[in-house]
Amino acid sequence: MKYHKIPEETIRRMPMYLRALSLLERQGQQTISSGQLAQQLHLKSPQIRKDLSYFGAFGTRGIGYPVNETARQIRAILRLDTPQKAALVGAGRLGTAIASYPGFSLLGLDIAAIFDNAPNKIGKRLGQLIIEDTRAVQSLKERNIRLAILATPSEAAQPCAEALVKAGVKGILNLSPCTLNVPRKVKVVSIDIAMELGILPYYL
Amino acid sequence: MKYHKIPEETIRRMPMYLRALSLLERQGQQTISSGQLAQQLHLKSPQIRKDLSYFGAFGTRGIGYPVNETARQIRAILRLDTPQKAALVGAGRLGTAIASYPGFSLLGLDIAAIFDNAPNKIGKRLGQLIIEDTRAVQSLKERNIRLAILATPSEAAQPCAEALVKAGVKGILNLSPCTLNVPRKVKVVSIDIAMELGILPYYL
DNA sequence: CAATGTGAACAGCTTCACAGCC
DNA sequence: GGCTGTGAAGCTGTTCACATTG
Repeated sequence: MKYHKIPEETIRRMPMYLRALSLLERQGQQTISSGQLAQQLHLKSPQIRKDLSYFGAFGTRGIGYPVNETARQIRAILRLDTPQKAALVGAGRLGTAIASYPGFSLLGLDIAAIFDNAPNKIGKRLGQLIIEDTRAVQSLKERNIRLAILATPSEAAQPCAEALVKAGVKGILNLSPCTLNVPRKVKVVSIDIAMELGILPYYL
Repeated sequence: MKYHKIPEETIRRMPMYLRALSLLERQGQQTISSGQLAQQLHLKSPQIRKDLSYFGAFGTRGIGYPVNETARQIRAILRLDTPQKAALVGAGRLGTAIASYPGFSLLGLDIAAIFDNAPNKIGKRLGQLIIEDTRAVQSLKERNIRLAILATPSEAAQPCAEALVKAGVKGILNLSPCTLNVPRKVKVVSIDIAMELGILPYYL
């Protein structure tokens, strides 16, 4: 395909494709067609073909897409080919749940540090990790951790976000129900579970 | 405004507006302009005006939107004016975190039942509620609960979704990393935390 | 023949610009 | 003057149709 700006929505779907392909890889499936993949993911097949074609021609006409190779390509595109380390801020109930969430490794993501500011939590173990004092987030710079998950109460979210940005964090997944003010160069993705539930009654 | 189909994206933003307005309501602020609200939410002001105008003319030119009345209207639009009950399926770490999540009440949402299939959890208390056997989801029909949050391991998600649909549930918030097959009339919103984190490295 | 890759048509959403009103 | 409400313009993303290839 000639020059094309890649739609943000396409990027948002890439991890979906990667997850599906990673699972197929495990099951040993060699190839998959856009039609089969579309059925699994509840998408339309031309969408998948177009999305993938933005990054090159991975498929074989008459056959489909090679599972391994396509997964490898997507990992490279998303920069998930070398495992990405992320810090988790907040070791409350939500943080604890996330720390034990099994879905990260399939995407090459790795929670590599946990912070909290409650004295009774600092120093305690959570899974493989020791909970650190939130004031130690500055160390993320030298530890080369550029991603963070914010799972603090909302009052703490903005100050924590600022500390993370100061520590060189470039991407934040914000799970608290508030909007964060950060420099434009920092990418923020926010999820508010209550808000997502709040749209459902409209459709009843 | 003349006839217009309401964009799905507009609906997705309404709970955001409602949350912001509910907070302003608490603080006792009487009115707010689209510009101020836009700044708070990191949106553009014409977007907010257009979104609200799909549902009628709530604002006063030269003044802005009346906080109380606009919040009331949005609650009615989203059917959040009478508190909406939701069931939570899965009382693992994620389910437990959600059960104690403070953001629901602000939107008029209420977790009214919790289910799990682990015998050592059934009968235990979680917050105000007693954990029930997953097989009892069928009772949701007579209890008039039409919304559910799925926080089970992914293997259990599809069977649980089917049980929920059979029990008359019309909207599901799916937090497990898999796609659900449900009848078209049932609205599903899926959140996969790992996938959201997975898009961030691309933007580093 | 089965499936990809893609320009072109289409649909949906956002932004603009400004008339209208307090 | 300040701010809403809204048609129209512009933009972004999706779907289609089909030429193309193994």
